[in-house]
Amino acid sequence: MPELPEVETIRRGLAGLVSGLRVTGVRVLDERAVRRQPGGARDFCDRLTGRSLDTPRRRGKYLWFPLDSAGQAEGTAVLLCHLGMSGQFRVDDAADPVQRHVRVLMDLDDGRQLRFLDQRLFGGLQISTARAGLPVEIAHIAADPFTPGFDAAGAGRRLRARRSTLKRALLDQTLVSGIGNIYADETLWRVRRHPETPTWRLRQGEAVRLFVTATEVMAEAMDSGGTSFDSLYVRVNGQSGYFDRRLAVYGRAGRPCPRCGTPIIRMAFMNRSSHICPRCQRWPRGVPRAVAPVGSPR
DNA sequence: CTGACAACCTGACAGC
DNA sequence: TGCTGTCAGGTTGTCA
Repeated sequence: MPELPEVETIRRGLAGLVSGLRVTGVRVLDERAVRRQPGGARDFCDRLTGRSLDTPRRRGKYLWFPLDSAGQAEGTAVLLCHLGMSGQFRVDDAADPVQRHVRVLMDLDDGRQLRFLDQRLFGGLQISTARAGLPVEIAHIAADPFTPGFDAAGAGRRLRARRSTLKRALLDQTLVSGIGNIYADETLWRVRRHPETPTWRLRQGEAVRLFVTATEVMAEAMDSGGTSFDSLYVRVNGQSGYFDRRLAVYGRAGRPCPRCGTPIIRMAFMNRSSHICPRCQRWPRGVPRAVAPVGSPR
Protein backbone atom coordinates (compact mmCIF):
# COMPACT_ATOMS: atom_id res chain seq x y z
CA MET A 1 0.00 0.00 0.00
CA PRO A 2 1.89 2.94 1.25
CA GLU A 3 4.59 4.41 -0.95
CA LEU A 4 6.30 7.72 -0.38
CA PRO A 5 3.28 10.01 -0.97
CA GLU A 6 1.11 7.99 1.42
CA VAL A 7 3.80 7.84 4.10
CA GLU A 8 4.42 11.58 3.76
CA THR A 9 0.68 12.30 4.03
CA ILE A 10 0.60 10.25 7.21
CA ARG A 11 3.73 11.97 8.52
CA ARG A 12 2.19 15.40 8.05
CA GLY A 13 -0.99 14.29 9.77
CA LEU A 14 0.95 12.92 12.72
CA ALA A 15 3.15 16.01 12.94
CA GLY A 16 0.12 18.16 13.63
CA LEU A 17 -1.45 15.77 16.12
CA VAL A 18 1.19 14.20 18.31
CA SER A 19 4.39 16.27 18.14
CA GLY A 20 5.61 17.09 21.63
CA LEU A 21 3.19 14.76 23.40
CA ARG A 22 4.42 12.28 25.97
CA VAL A 23 3.70 8.55 25.80
CA THR A 24 2.26 7.62 29.19
CA GLY A 25 1.54 3.97 28.47
CA VAL A 26 2.08 1.34 25.77
CA ARG A 27 0.13 -1.85 25.05
CA VAL A 28 1.25 -4.33 22.41
CA LEU A 29 -1.82 -6.31 21.35
CA ASP A 30 0.08 -8.44 18.81
CA GLU A 31 3.75 -9.17 19.40
CA ARG A 32 4.36 -9.63 15.70
CA ALA A 33 3.98 -5.88 15.22
CA VAL A 34 7.19 -5.36 17.23
CA ARG A 35 9.08 -8.50 16.16
CA ARG A 36 12.04 -6.39 14.98
CA GLN A 37 12.57 -5.21 18.55
CA PRO A 38 15.47 -7.30 19.83
CA GLY A 39 14.06 -7.43 23.36
CA GLY A 40 10.50 -8.12 22.29
CA ALA A 41 7.30 -6.38 23.35
CA ARG A 42 8.44 -5.90 26.92
CA ASP A 43 11.56 -4.06 25.84
CA PHE A 44 9.57 -2.00 23.35
CA CYS A 45 7.16 -0.82 26.04
CA ASP A 46 9.94 -0.09 28.53
CA ARG A 47 11.90 2.01 26.07
CA LEU A 48 8.92 4.01 24.85
CA THR A 49 6.93 4.67 28.00
CA GLY A 50 7.53 8.12 29.43
CA ARG A 51 9.21 9.51 26.33
CA SER A 52 8.00 12.48 24.28
CA LEU A 53 7.40 12.18 20.55
CA ASP A 54 9.24 14.76 18.47
CA THR A 55 8.02 15.82 15.01
CA PRO A 56 8.12 12.71 12.80
CA ARG A 57 10.67 12.38 10.03
CA ARG A 58 10.70 10.29 6.89
CA ARG A 59 13.06 8.77 4.35
CA GLY A 60 11.54 6.81 1.49
CA LYS A 61 8.78 4.71 3.02
CA TYR A 62 10.21 4.75 6.55
CA LEU A 63 8.91 7.03 9.28
CA TRP A 64 10.37 7.75 12.70
CA PHE A 65 9.76 9.90 15.76
CA PRO A 66 12.83 11.16 17.58
CA LEU A 67 12.29 10.59 21.30
CA ASP A 68 13.34 13.12 23.86
CA SER A 69 16.66 11.71 24.90
CA ALA A 70 18.64 14.46 26.49
CA GLY A 71 21.80 13.05 28.01
CA GLN A 72 22.06 10.05 25.72
CA ALA A 73 25.66 9.82 24.64
CA GLU A 74 25.68 7.34 21.82
CA GLY A 75 22.82 8.67 19.69
CA THR A 76 19.20 9.72 19.69
CA ALA A 77 16.52 7.17 20.51
CA VAL A 78 13.73 7.00 17.93
CA LEU A 79 10.46 5.18 17.36
CA LEU A 80 11.00 3.68 13.90
CA CYS A 81 8.01 2.60 11.80
CA HIS A 82 7.46 0.87 8.50
CA LEU A 83 3.91 0.43 7.27
CA GLY A 84 4.59 -2.57 5.04
CA MET A 85 1.56 -3.30 2.87
CA SER A 86 -1.24 -2.44 5.26
CA GLY A 87 0.09 -0.41 8.18
CA GLN A 88 -1.82 2.65 9.43
CA PHE A 89 -1.65 5.18 12.20
CA ARG A 90 -4.74 6.61 13.82
CA VAL A 91 -5.08 9.15 16.58
CA ASP A 92 -8.24 8.66 18.60
CA ASP A 93 -9.73 9.39 21.95
CA ALA A 94 -8.60 6.78 24.44
CA ALA A 95 -12.29 6.03 25.06
CA ASP A 96 -13.07 5.40 21.38
CA PRO A 97 -13.72 1.79 20.36
CA VAL A 98 -10.54 0.00 19.29
CA GLN A 99 -10.65 -0.70 15.55
CA ARG A 100 -10.04 -4.06 13.94
CA HIS A 101 -6.35 -4.85 13.30
CA VAL A 102 -5.06 -2.50 16.00
CA ARG A 103 -1.70 -3.99 17.04
CA VAL A 104 -0.16 -1.36 19.32
CA LEU A 105 -1.81 1.27 21.54
CA MET A 106 0.17 4.25 22.80
CA ASP A 107 -1.48 6.47 25.42
CA LEU A 108 -0.67 10.16 25.04
CA ASP A 109 -0.65 12.71 27.82
CA ASP A 110 -3.52 14.70 26.30
CA GLY A 111 -5.97 11.82 26.76
CA ARG A 112 -5.77 10.52 23.23
CA GLN A 113 -4.14 7.41 21.79
CA LEU A 114 -1.75 6.85 18.93
CA ARG A 115 -2.84 3.54 17.40
CA PHE A 116 -0.86 1.36 15.02
CA LEU A 117 -3.04 -0.85 12.82
CA ASP A 118 -1.78 -3.46 10.39
CA GLN A 119 -3.92 -6.11 8.76
CA ARG A 120 -1.13 -8.12 7.15
CA LEU A 121 1.60 -7.47 9.72
CA PHE A 122 4.29 -6.84 7.14
CA GLY A 123 4.97 -3.55 8.86
CA GLY A 124 6.04 -2.88 12.39
CA LEU A 125 7.46 -0.63 15.08
CA GLN A 126 10.74 -0.67 16.96
CA ILE A 127 12.82 1.53 19.19
CA SER A 128 16.07 2.33 17.47
CA THR A 129 18.98 4.73 17.56
CA ALA A 130 19.67 7.50 15.08
CA ARG A 131 23.20 8.46 14.09
CA ALA A 132 23.76 11.52 11.92
CA GLY A 133 19.98 11.97 11.90
CA LEU A 134 19.22 8.52 10.47
CA PRO A 135 18.04 5.37 12.29
CA VAL A 136 20.79 2.78 11.96
CA GLU A 137 18.44 0.15 10.45
CA ILE A 138 17.80 2.30 7.42
CA ALA A 139 21.29 3.60 6.78
CA HIS A 140 21.33 1.48 3.61
CA ILE A 141 18.23 3.17 2.18
CA ALA A 142 19.07 5.79 -0.44
CA ALA A 143 17.83 9.37 -0.26
CA ASP A 144 14.40 9.93 -1.78
CA PRO A 145 13.62 12.66 -4.33
CA PHE A 146 12.28 14.93 -1.57
CA THR A 147 15.37 14.63 0.60
CA PRO A 148 16.99 18.08 0.74
CA GLY A 149 19.93 18.13 -1.64
CA PHE A 150 18.74 15.08 -3.58
CA ASP A 151 21.25 14.42 -6.38
CA ALA A 152 19.24 13.55 -9.49
CA ALA A 153 22.34 13.59 -11.70
CA GLY A 154 24.11 11.14 -9.41
CA ALA A 155 21.04 8.91 -9.30
CA GLY A 156 20.93 8.99 -13.08
CA ARG A 157 24.55 7.91 -13.34
CA ARG A 158 24.05 5.07 -10.88
CA LEU A 159 20.95 3.92 -12.75
CA ARG A 160 22.83 3.83 -16.05
CA ALA A 161 25.68 1.90 -14.43
CA ARG A 162 23.24 -0.87 -13.45
CA ARG A 163 22.94 -3.96 -15.60
CA SER A 164 19.20 -4.15 -14.98
CA THR A 165 15.88 -2.89 -16.28
CA LEU A 166 14.03 0.36 -15.60
CA LYS A 167 11.25 -0.91 -13.37
CA ARG A 168 13.56 -3.00 -11.21
CA ALA A 169 15.80 0.03 -10.80
CA LEU A 170 12.90 2.33 -9.88
CA LEU A 171 11.82 -0.13 -7.17
CA ASP A 172 15.35 -0.50 -5.80
CA GLN A 173 15.32 1.42 -2.51
CA THR A 174 19.14 1.54 -2.45
CA LEU A 175 19.20 3.54 -5.68
CA VAL A 176 16.42 6.04 -4.94
CA SER A 177 13.93 5.33 -2.17
CA GLY A 178 10.20 5.86 -1.85
CA ILE A 179 9.01 4.54 -5.22
CA GLY A 180 6.75 1.48 -5.18
CA ASN A 181 4.71 -0.42 -7.74
CA ILE A 182 2.07 2.26 -8.32
CA TYR A 183 4.38 5.20 -8.88
CA ALA A 184 6.90 3.13 -10.87
CA ASP A 185 4.16 2.23 -13.35
CA GLU A 186 2.85 5.80 -13.53
CA THR A 187 6.34 7.21 -14.01
CA LEU A 188 7.20 4.80 -16.84
CA TRP A 189 3.92 5.61 -18.58
CA ARG A 190 4.65 9.35 -18.44
CA VAL A 191 8.10 8.94 -19.98
CA ARG A 192 6.76 6.37 -22.49
CA ARG A 193 9.22 3.69 -21.50
CA HIS A 194 8.63 -0.03 -21.21
CA PRO A 195 9.44 -1.54 -17.77
CA GLU A 196 11.87 -4.02 -19.36
CA THR A 197 13.99 -1.33 -20.99
CA PRO A 198 17.68 -1.90 -20.12
CA THR A 199 18.97 0.75 -17.73
CA TRP A 200 22.14 1.34 -19.72
CA ARG A 201 20.15 2.31 -22.78
CA LEU A 202 19.08 5.69 -21.33
CA ARG A 203 21.16 8.75 -21.99
CA GLN A 204 22.06 10.77 -18.90
CA GLY A 205 19.41 13.39 -19.61
CA GLU A 206 16.76 10.69 -19.97
CA ALA A 207 17.80 9.04 -16.73
CA VAL A 208 17.54 12.35 -14.88
CA ARG A 209 14.19 12.97 -16.57
CA LEU A 210 12.97 9.62 -15.24
CA PHE A 211 13.60 10.65 -11.63
CA VAL A 212 12.25 14.14 -12.19
CA THR A 213 9.07 12.58 -13.54
CA ALA A 214 8.82 10.21 -10.58
CA THR A 215 9.15 13.24 -8.32
CA GLU A 216 6.38 15.06 -10.17
CA VAL A 217 4.01 12.09 -9.97
CA MET A 218 4.61 11.67 -6.26
CA ALA A 219 4.24 15.40 -5.59
CA GLU A 220 0.86 15.36 -7.33
CA ALA A 221 -0.14 12.30 -5.32
CA MET A 222 0.74 14.11 -2.10
CA ASP A 223 -1.46 17.00 -3.17
CA SER A 224 -4.31 14.48 -3.41
CA GLY A 225 -3.54 12.94 -0.04
CA GLY A 226 -2.13 9.75 -1.61
CA THR A 227 -3.72 6.80 -3.39
CA SER A 228 -6.48 4.82 -1.63
CA PHE A 229 -7.93 1.75 -3.31
CA ASP A 230 -9.65 0.54 -0.18
CA SER A 231 -9.58 0.95 3.58
CA LEU A 232 -5.99 -0.34 3.79
CA TYR A 233 -4.66 3.15 3.20
CA VAL A 234 -6.29 6.06 4.95
CA ARG A 235 -4.96 9.19 6.51
CA VAL A 236 -4.45 9.64 10.22
CA ASN A 237 -7.95 11.09 10.47
CA GLY A 238 -9.50 8.18 8.56
CA GLN A 239 -10.01 10.04 5.27
CA SER A 240 -9.08 8.43 1.95
CA GLY A 241 -6.61 9.91 -0.51
CA TYR A 242 -7.99 10.47 -3.97
CA PHE A 243 -5.02 10.20 -6.33
CA ASP A 244 -6.53 6.95 -7.66
CA ARG A 245 -8.72 9.18 -9.83
CA ARG A 246 -5.63 10.55 -11.51
CA LEU A 247 -3.87 7.24 -12.18
CA ALA A 248 -3.18 6.64 -15.87
CA VAL A 249 -2.28 2.94 -15.87
CA TYR A 250 -2.00 1.38 -12.41
CA GLY A 251 -4.96 -0.92 -11.77
CA ARG A 252 -6.57 0.15 -15.05
CA ALA A 253 -6.13 -2.93 -17.23
CA GLY A 254 -8.63 -2.90 -20.09
CA ARG A 255 -9.41 0.80 -19.72
CA PRO A 256 -8.21 3.29 -22.34
CA CYS A 257 -4.83 4.95 -22.15
CA PRO A 258 -5.51 8.64 -21.29
CA ARG A 259 -3.05 9.63 -24.02
CA CYS A 260 -3.94 7.45 -27.01
CA GLY A 261 -7.01 5.39 -26.06
CA THR A 262 -5.34 2.01 -26.47
CA PRO A 263 -6.49 -0.43 -23.76
CA ILE A 264 -4.05 -0.69 -20.86
CA ILE A 265 -2.61 -4.15 -20.28
CA ARG A 266 -1.37 -5.86 -17.16
CA MET A 267 1.72 -8.02 -17.33
CA ALA A 268 3.42 -10.30 -14.83
CA PHE A 269 6.44 -8.81 -13.09
CA MET A 270 8.34 -10.31 -10.17
CA ASN A 271 5.31 -12.07 -8.69
CA ARG A 272 3.38 -8.82 -9.06
CA SER A 273 2.05 -6.80 -11.96
CA SER A 274 3.08 -4.05 -14.30
CA HIS A 275 0.54 -1.89 -16.07
CA ILE A 276 1.43 -0.31 -19.39
CA CYS A 277 -0.02 1.17 -22.54
CA PRO A 278 1.19 -1.22 -25.25
CA ARG A 279 1.20 1.57 -27.81
CA CYS A 280 2.91 4.35 -25.83
CA GLN A 281 5.36 1.97 -24.16
CA ARG A 282 6.78 -0.25 -26.86
CA TRP A 283 8.92 -3.27 -26.08
CA PRO A 284 12.55 -2.07 -26.31
CA ARG A 285 14.17 -2.78 -29.66
CA GLY A 286 16.62 -5.64 -29.69
CA VAL A 287 15.56 -7.09 -26.34
CA PRO A 288 14.34 -10.70 -26.57
CA ARG A 289 10.66 -11.06 -25.64
CA ALA A 290 11.19 -14.06 -23.41
CA VAL A 291 13.82 -16.64 -22.79
CA ALA A 292 12.59 -20.13 -23.59
CA PRO A 293 12.86 -22.43 -20.58
CA VAL A 294 15.85 -24.76 -20.84
CA GLY A 295 14.84 -28.02 -22.45
CA SER A 296 11.41 -26.82 -23.50
CA PRO A 297 10.19 -28.41 -26.73
CA ARG A 298 11.01 -26.43 -29.87
C1' DC B 1 26.43 -7.46 -9.02
C1' DT B 2 22.07 -9.45 -10.52
C1' DG B 3 18.01 -12.09 -10.40
C1' DA B 4 14.86 -15.60 -8.69
C1' DC B 5 12.38 -17.01 -4.94
C1' DA B 6 10.66 -17.89 -0.34
C1' DA B 7 9.24 -15.92 3.85
C1' DC B 8 6.70 -12.79 6.74
C1' DC B 9 0.73 -12.32 7.12
C1' DT B 10 -4.56 -11.41 6.49
C1' DG B 11 -8.56 -10.96 3.90
C1' DA B 12 -11.30 -10.09 -0.27
C1' DC B 13 -12.90 -12.18 -4.21
C1' DA B 14 -13.72 -15.50 -8.16
C1' DG B 15 -14.84 -19.96 -9.49
C1' DC B 16 -16.46 -24.49 -8.75
C1' DT C 1 -22.65 -22.75 1.76
C1' DG C 2 -18.03 -23.76 1.63
C1' DC C 3 -13.79 -25.01 -0.26
C1' DT C 4 -9.63 -23.73 -3.13
C1' DG C 5 -6.87 -20.75 -5.54
C1' DT C 6 -5.40 -16.01 -6.65
C1' DC C 7 -4.21 -11.54 -5.66
C1' DA C 8 -2.78 -7.17 -3.02
C1' DG C 9 0.47 -0.84 -1.96
C1' DG C 10 6.82 -4.06 0.76
C1' DT C 11 11.27 -5.72 2.63
C1' DT C 12 14.71 -9.05 3.70
C1' DG C 13 17.56 -12.99 3.34
C1' DT C 14 19.33 -16.97 0.83
C1' DC C 15 20.92 -19.17 -3.08
C1' DA C 16 22.67 -19.58 -7.87
